[in-house]
Amino acid sequence: MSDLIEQPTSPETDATSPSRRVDVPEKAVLEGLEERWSQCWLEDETYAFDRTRPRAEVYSIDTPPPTVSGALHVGHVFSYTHPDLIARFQRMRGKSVFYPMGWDDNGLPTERRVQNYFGVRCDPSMPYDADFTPPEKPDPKKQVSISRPNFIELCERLVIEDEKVFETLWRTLGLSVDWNQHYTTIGPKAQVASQRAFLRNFARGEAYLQEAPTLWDVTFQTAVAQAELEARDYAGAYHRVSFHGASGPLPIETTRPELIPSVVALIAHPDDERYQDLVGTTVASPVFGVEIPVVAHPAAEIEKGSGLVMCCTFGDLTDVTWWRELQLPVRTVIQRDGRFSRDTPAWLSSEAATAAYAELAGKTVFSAREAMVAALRASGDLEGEPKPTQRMANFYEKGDKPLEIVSTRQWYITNGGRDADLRSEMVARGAEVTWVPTHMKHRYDNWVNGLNGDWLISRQRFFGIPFPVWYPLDDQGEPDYEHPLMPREDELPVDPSTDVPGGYDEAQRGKPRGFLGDPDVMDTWATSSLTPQISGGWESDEDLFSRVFPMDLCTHAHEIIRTWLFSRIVRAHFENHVAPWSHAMISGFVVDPDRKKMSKSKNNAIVPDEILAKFGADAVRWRAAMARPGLDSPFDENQMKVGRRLAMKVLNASKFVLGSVGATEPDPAAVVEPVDRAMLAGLARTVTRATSAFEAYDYTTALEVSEKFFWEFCDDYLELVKERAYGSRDEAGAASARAALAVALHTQLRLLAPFMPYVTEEVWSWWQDGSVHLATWPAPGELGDLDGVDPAMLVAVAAALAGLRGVKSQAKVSMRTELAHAEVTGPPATVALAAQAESDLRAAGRVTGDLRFTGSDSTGSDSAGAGDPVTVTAEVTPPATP
RNA sequence: GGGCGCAUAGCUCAGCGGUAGAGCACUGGUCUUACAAACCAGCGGUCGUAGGUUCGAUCCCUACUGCGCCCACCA
Repeated sequence: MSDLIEQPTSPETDATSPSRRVDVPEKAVLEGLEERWSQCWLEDETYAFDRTRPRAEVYSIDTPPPTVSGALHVGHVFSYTHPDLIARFQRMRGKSVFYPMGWDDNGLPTERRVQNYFGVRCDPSMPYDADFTPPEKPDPKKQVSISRPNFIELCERLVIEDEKVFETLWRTLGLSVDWNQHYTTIGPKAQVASQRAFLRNFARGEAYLQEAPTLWDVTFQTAVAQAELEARDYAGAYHRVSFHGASGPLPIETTRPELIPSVVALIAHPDDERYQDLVGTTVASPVFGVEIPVVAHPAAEIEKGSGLVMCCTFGDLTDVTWWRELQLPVRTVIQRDGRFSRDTPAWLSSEAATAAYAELAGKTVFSAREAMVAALRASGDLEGEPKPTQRMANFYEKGDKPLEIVSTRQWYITNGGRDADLRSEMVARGAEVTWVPTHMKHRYDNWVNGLNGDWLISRQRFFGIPFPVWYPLDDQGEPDYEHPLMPREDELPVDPSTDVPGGYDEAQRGKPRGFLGDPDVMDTWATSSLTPQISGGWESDEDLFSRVFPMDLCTHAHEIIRTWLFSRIVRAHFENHVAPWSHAMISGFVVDPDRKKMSKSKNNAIVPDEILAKFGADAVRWRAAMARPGLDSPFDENQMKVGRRLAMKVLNASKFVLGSVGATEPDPAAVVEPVDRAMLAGLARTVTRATSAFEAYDYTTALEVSEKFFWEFCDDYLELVKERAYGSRDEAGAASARAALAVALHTQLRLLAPFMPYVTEEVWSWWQDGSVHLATWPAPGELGDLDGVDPAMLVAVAAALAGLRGVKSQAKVSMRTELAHAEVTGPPATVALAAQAESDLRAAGRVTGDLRFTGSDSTGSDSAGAGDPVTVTAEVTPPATP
């Protein structure tokens, strides 16, 4: 790195020699910058983390590992740009930045993509086929069944391809990631960390296995967690159905008549006078004639329906509450595939019940409902016609059928959902984090306080990290779930489907008195909840871990506060007794022009490659930086153009300063002209503002103040001193202008570097050594001793210049037109400031005759605009007649 | 129903207890040798509504209206 960067005023600097190496191109263009510089940064390891630095000099970042099997849209591009802005600022401030990138290649999204891409489906009962090749033309309707190992091979093959595409995109966008620190959620590091953390959770009693009613997706045939729910509108109908009491029909209302065979109780509110006599008796269910107890519970709503409600196992979460609190039996009819059991349930033993159930057996929920309604009609137990209604139903966020509730055995991690003390601890951990913007903490608190159960982490899927667990089999070959077998930590990672627990051999797999491997995998959030530990070398590289953890920053969009952010706090709380980062910076969404969230299904998603190709990475990043944390931002191509224009301006202004003017020595000591010093004073103020904005994670303000200064620098200052810098006046004046231009450019390139890494690096390379991204962030003190220098002077001069231009603009003549005389009037103080730059004003305004400066205390009530600090009148020299 | 946020120029957004700002768009002009995908100039707002606090409110407080998001809501 050049000495100049750190010590611009150093006496060693050869400021007297104008013959510094400067290589300004003839024509400056944006095209090709991404390719050239991203390659250069890669080869030079510009963004490599220096792991020899102590924790205090490290800045570490946790960003979400993107789902590589999914499609990225411009919202992701914005959201991933935000941490990069901070990373670049911190790096220039001298921090060693730990900025890894992970790929989330684990789990259901990859399985789905593999199924569609190769036209296959996983059948765990099939044996491995070493010679399997996927069909040449995948037919989504005729997926080929393959074994689980074959399926996983295809998953692993495809994610490698997907990850290349993602990495290319991130490189093009200019993310200053250290690619040596990369990880994947299915990779070995993640497997060991996930299994190790799980074993420790289990050992401490934070992870447990339990058979319980769980939310179940019938399409994917897996349990899902509360955090993955999405409530959606779902069309249904109220059916008024009569049960039969001793004294006559008892109507209830239900939207799920097909569940009548699984009714375990009718519930009424204890205060509901209509039903007080019934409580404690039994009634007969319609069609099936099963005797059902009537029970009182306060969760029954008197006003709703008939006030009497049927409780099934399980129709909804309220049923689960009643079932648990009233200790009701389980009568399951819906199976894991979403169809009604083919066998007639034991409690439907009468001949009539058996016959009735035969009409439902094997059917989907939808068909069973039709059959049940027909049966109710026939028996006369349906009162009136079903009344259509729109209700909310819980869906798995990736699914398209409503969730059912089935009783299954699953692994859980405690998260406070069933323990008020733990819940308070989680809220307290959240309070350790500085939230940007602060109101996002409400989302976190809201979610934690609304938890209704522990965190279900097991999934009945294939491409995921297996649980490192086996179960001993008893004499009958039945698993003993109470005494799971666990590996030692030094044996990790293990795959219980191929590895054998200690003290057993492979021949005992599945045999009485042998063992059984846990068939489930961990949900991907159970792995990504450990990203700070995985990337930071937890338990595998303690030296690294001590330098990067807890991390300084996590960033992501607000929709995953309840999943990713919360789950990382849960894991770090248990394992590290600390919040995993000190700051959480939450992005808003990019929405379409109608303020609708972008999504592939709505067909309004903008593909990032297209806008990057069209406008360039710097322009896209500029637009991303204009979106403040937490605020949604509508996508508008016109705004990309503005970013591109700024990037072009940086190239052209730099070309002018370094090339045309030949100002290359950033020596503040050589800046002596008042207007030059006023410009630097304004720049010093800008540096101060940008720095404090960045320190507060307000990258948008940092950009705004820097950009505003830059445009004024170009439009006013540059125009003003152009002639003097060329040497039109005298050598002293020229030297001052050139030094000021060089200092200003040297400073502004660094201010803009986090936002526009490509153009700034390009210009930096014309005249400086090393990367601008490793240069020192500017400090006001670098700009020389500017005590008492008032930036307002340049403002006054610029106003006078604008006045001179205005005269010409109103006269509709060229800006080159000479002015025979001109007069600047206004408040005496302002006019006096402007007068200090008389010769620059004369040159820039092409005033050939008198240029007068007249202070006036009058309010200037005539044509002057109310806000104008000065008014300029002038006479345009008539063009010489040819 | 609970929580959070937003409401300022046609659009996107700053601002802030003291006579309203930027960019885009629009209008008019200029080939000015860094930049015509540029430059110059200009038009444009009773700061959502109603109260309150204050010498003074776009800004602080209260209520309301509208929009958005998160959560809850399956009889």
